[in-house]
Amino acid sequence: MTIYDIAKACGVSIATVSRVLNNSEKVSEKTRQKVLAVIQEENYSPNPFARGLGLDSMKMIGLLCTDVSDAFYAKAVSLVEHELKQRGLDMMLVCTGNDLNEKKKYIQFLLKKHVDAIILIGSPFREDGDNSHVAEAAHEVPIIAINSLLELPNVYSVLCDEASGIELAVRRLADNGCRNILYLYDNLTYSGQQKIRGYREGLEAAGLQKQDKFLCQVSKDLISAQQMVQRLLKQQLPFSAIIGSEDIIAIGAQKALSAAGIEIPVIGCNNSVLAECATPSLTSIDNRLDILCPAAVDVLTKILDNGPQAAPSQTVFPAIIQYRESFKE
Amino acid sequence: MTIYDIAKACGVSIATVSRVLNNSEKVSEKTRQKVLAVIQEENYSPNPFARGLGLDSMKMIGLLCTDVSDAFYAKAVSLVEHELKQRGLDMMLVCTGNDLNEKKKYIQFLLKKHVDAIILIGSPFREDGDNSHVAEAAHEVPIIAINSLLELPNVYSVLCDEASGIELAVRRLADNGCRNILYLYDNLTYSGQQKIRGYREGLEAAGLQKQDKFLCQVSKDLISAQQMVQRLLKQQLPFSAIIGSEDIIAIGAQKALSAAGIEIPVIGCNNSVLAECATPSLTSIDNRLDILCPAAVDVLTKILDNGPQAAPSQTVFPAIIQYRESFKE
DNA sequence: GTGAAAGCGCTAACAG
DNA sequence: CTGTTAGCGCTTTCAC
Repeated sequence: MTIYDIAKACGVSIATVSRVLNNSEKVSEKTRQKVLAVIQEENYSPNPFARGLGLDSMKMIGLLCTDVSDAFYAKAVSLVEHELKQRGLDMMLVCTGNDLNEKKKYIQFLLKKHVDAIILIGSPFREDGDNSHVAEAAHEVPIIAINSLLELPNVYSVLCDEASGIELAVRRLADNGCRNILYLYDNLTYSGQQKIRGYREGLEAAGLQKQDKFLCQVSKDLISAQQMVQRLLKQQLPFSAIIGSEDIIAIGAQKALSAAGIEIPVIGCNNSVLAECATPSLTSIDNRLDILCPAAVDVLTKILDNGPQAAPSQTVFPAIIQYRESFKE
Repeated sequence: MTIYDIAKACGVSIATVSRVLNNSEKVSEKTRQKVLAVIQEENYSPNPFARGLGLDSMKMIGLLCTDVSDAFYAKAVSLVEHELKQRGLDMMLVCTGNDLNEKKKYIQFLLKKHVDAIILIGSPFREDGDNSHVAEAAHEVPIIAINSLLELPNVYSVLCDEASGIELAVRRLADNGCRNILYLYDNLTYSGQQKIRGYREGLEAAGLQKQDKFLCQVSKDLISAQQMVQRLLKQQLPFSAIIGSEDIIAIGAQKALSAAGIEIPVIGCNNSVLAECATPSLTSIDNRLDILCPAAVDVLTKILDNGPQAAPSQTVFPAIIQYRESFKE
């Protein structure tokens, strides 16, 4: 079933069929109805490859994500997918893992697929690193970065002010008398670095001293965080609260604390389903994926429809703290 | 940069370039090298739409998933994506939610995109329901169902014997003296029904009586499960162990129990990251996504490469129990 | 082993 | 308002 068949069945030319397919104004209502009827009847739908070839676009968005099996990214993918579909855009998902070279490779990969745009979920780079791969890609298609900041032509960042979120958390803890706040982080991506900045600014704002020994790197899993806290406990490091750069890290910390019979405030990041599952349920900094993702797709469609000037290159939302049992306001 | 440019630069015809692009044997080693060199040099890659139009295939697999933001589905998507990419296949993800009509709609949607095959993650139907939408779709492309059983031509099921998994769990609990085992389930999809069957068979095998009051439906979230258990506790229902059809449900149950100061065995399903996060960490029935997903993609590629007879229509793996603190062997 | 040429199904410029 | 026609870039017979 091709456009020719439809044209023949209607007694019109393929151009006319194409016009009604593309909602062109220049078709008489009468013929439009007729064509529409036949299309319906035959359950015809145009060949996407042929259309793609002609337009050099299949209305396909590339989604580059570090790891969908992670609750945070999964939520983002879910939200983006939903939003994209609302607007008639398809998406192709690629998961890169943490390796920077893989990320570069997959950006190239998406470009070869002639996607209409690329959405980056999470930081595909280090703040101080080489972003030329993104810059080059942006030469071909618009790039939307969700939750990272990239000041490059044709790339649009939609992010949450996580630094302020952490800063706020630190101040709240300080308000509650915590003077030594342990910060457990797992990476130094853009987001990771912002969080550390927020931590430091929070300490400063609260008039607390900054000591590097309260800043520890762990890998992003429960066991690592748990073991780290056990070790620090054994070393008698005198911390009176813990913030984790990810919920899973905070939960690992909780486990170590509760095993040691210690009850101090713990705060996580991402406000994922894990936070609810923890015992005590985990207070967590919410980086507003529910707002970021729709906003990102919004930016995307504006650019696709109205050109590069149609959307702001940065859109920043404030973080909020979701209070639960592990630290009450 | 098109195939014409490459052909010109090499002093050969586009047919020859096409041949080396497609690894045809019928090219002299000499010309092949030359063409390859130019392709490399120019960083040329063929237009996927043009290729798609000619071959009526873009080597794209449709992935139909209920909800990627759910840890279980997210893990499956992640595993499938990885496996697909290994084999040079792309994927288009659609999330349908639980509504059956949406699922039907999205299967049609994928078909219109001319995907080469469709992978179903989770049950897109009720066991007793109407599967004609799947049957029809299977007329167009092969369909692989991960963790559901669909006996239809051109659909291939790759699943875990969850019934046996639950049955085993019930028997183990019975061995430990639990005589009234509460089973909390959330749905009656294929997988959901199998689990209930396993529960019943387990009771039978252990010589325990089956009572409907120990079989309760809740919705798939922590709060619902928690409230249900609270209610049952208040009603003094005399259960001495709980199995949840999903980890999150089991965790909700745990919360209710620990609030009531009760310590009885709890077992979840899916062995997701949530199980590790729970306190006590949750013993969970693992439905082997790590094996199912690669196996499913394996089936898929066999069929794509060698025709419908090249793979078994059913592939079943046994479930295992991952023991943790909430119930020890 | 290589080239010429006919599609694949659609869009859009152009002519009427 | 409608039809004709020239691509879009690649694959694949069919000759040579």
